[in-house]
Amino acid sequence: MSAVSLTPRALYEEVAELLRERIFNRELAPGSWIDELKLAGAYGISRTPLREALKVLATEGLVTMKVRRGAYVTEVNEKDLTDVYHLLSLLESDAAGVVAVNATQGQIKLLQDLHNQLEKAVGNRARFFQINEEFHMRLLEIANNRWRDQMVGDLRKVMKLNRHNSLLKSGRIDESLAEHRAIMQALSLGDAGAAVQRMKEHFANGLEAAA
Amino acid sequence: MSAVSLTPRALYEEVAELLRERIFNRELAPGSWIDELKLAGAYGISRTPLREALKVLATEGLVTMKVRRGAYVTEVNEKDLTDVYHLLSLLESDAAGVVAVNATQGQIKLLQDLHNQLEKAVGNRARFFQINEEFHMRLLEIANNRWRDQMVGDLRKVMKLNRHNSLLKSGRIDESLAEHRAIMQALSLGDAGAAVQRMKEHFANGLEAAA
DNA sequence: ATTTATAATTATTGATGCAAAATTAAGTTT
DNA sequence: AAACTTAATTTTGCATCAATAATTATAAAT
Repeated sequence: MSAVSLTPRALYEEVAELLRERIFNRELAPGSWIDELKLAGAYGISRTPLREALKVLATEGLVTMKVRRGAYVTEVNEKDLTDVYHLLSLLESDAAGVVAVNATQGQIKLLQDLHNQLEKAVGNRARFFQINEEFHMRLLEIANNRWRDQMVGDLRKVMKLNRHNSLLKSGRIDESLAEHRAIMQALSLGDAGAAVQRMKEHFANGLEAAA
Repeated sequence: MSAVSLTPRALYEEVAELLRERIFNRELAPGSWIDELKLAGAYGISRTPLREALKVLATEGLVTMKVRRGAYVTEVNEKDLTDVYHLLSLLESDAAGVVAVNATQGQIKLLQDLHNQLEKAVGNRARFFQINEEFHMRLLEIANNRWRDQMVGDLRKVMKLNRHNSLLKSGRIDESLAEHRAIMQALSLGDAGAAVQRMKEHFANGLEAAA
């Protein structure tokens, strides 16, 4: 691997991404103290960009800074998960409502295409998961509110702190698909109220499965 | 003033707060470049904690980092304001619904007391503004979702980037009071749907006045 | 005169160094 | 033996320093 990099983004961003991975992998366990010196050594960098990365993660909610005692991986309890999930449901269902009203024919078609792919991917769990993720992301994109995108992104990161990576339970593929079908129909009809409601149900069922 | 401080919080936090103030005061104008060297000199600190503060503000959305060009005060256009306001409405109206269902008698009484103070403060704009702020904050506190609190806090900061600091227009005191009265009634009755609806209306009217 | 290329200045980014504070360990006293 | 005090080590937090990238200014050539 070439050592020369054209620094597409700043080092602290790269490090933040690496740390996120390690946190999600539970290599850095919730509640555990983050050893700056050790990590900087391991990555072969100085503490400065590492500490900047930690502050970014702290604002995202992934780590918690304690004065004069450094950074700790955020511990999320059951209530935290419920709270975060509640907000995700609220934000994404609202997004569905916005899309139902504002989306162009082309955008609805794009979602419909994705949904069709989803229908075909029932057998393939990984693919189903991936397309499902893309559907939600695309929906947010069409809802066109960058502040919401940011918030949903952060909340989804926090959800990943949970051991049971629960945004889509494996046993629920069929149910999830049916829910998606209902959402898609509401979107096609431009029925905002129904879209919101179907999305809320989709999330409510997801949480139930996760808990 | 004694030079000795027991550093209740880290320097970068203090600096972040100072910068927020200057951004809200438009001393640091939207779109303008933030001169690290100058600011560090003015505050008599090094650039390290300043840069850490800037990264916190960046994650809050108040400043925008550009690679190899430093930090800029975020420019918010009309759409941004509408989008942020939409989310505030969504989050706070949902909070109202949660409170209507979950609040204890004591908590409802606390809100009622605050509302009564609001009724009496009609003549005093500053006081009305302050109590209004406290009412909204207290409502969130009772809704008891720290992730929402964080998000609402950040969104409100972004709203403050707007010249017309528009969370409560001065000409709308009477209307605002009437809306608050309706919210309070729904909360007292434990009617979640109504509480959500009244809060949404409250926000809808507020935005109309701001635009 | 305008454009391009090169040099110089300026600013961001990352590394290193140092001091204050906190935790741990050791020792002494009751 | 337990508890309090003191010393040593670890670690954070801030400052300074060095290097890389970008912008501006200057000069030369077409």
